[in-house]
Amino acid sequence: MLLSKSCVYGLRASLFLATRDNGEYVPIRKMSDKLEISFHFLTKILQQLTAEGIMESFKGPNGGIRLNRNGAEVPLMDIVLAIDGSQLLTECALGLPGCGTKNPCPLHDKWAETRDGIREMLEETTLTELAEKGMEENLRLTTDGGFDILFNDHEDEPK
Amino acid sequence: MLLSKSCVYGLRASLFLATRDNGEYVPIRKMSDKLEISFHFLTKILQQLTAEGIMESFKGPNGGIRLNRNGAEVPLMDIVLAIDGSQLLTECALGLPGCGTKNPCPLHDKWAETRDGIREMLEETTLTELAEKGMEENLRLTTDGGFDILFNDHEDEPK
DNA sequence: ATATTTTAAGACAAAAGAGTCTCAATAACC
DNA sequence: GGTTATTGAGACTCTTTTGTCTTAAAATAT
Repeated sequence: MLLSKSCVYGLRASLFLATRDNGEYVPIRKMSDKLEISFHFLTKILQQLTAEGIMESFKGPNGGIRLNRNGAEVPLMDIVLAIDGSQLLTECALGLPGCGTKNPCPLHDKWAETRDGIREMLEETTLTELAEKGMEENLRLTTDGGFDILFNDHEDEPK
Repeated sequence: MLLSKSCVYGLRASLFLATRDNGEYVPIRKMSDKLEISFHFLTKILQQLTAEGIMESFKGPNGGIRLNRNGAEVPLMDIVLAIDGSQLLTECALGLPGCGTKNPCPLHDKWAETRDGIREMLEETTLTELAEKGMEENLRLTTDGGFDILFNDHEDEPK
């Protein structure tokens, strides 16, 4: 598995927030409902992201989470590093400690090249880019539906 | 983590066998000693690889494990598929089931491209290729040493 | 002040991955 | 046959990841 489940959930939630990036806080409960992720688990993940300064949180009524980006683009890499750390991009493919150009394993060169492909993708892809693409083409962020289902806010208030 | 620890150990052991590919069986105990991998754990991993027909085993004195390749090159992909399965190369980066060209997530296209880089590397790199490179340049397959330490067979027989 | 809505923090449980141990089966050698 | 060297198979333990639950803290509204 390339990314941990926590990281994948973190990415999905980040994309969700990027589609609603209007300064309002989104409650975690709403995100966990829409994205079908355990509320408490998502809470812990988002705590990591707010600790890293990628998001901002606010307690109480009308509170929740929002992106904290001051207009700057957020590359996927930021989320991955905050949750999974740099392991994926630094570690030897054969698990040998201290493997590098100086003292490489037989796979080092090829893996370094492949890894650069991953790094590039994560660095050059941004949340807004994907969020816009997702909204334009009505792609999905959940098991079932398109981006549109993320927006009908009142389905869960039957009264 | 890209590959599981089992898979990484499997790759290291496969490379070790590729350096000694003269038809003789290598005891697992020797491999686990040289590669600094738990004997029983390595045994289980090698059992998977022999079950897949990638290796052959033989019990009793002078028994052990050897590559079963009939002269054919073994791409790293074979080992990875046998141990970790195809997950890495088929799964959605955002963990959405059934994500594909028909019903993609916003990241699908970019991830598919990146993933092809990984696939290509694993398919085009072979055990013999890496084993030869390792022997020529005395690279390492262990924490400490170069390929050369894999060959002095008598250090562990002090009498 | 009290009740309500929300995040924060941490204990706890379940599942998966990693690693250990024991015993059985097979083959060789004496 | 009996002993030894080896793989095979399965139970078992330990650790990490994933997921749940409970309580506290903060902010708002009445």
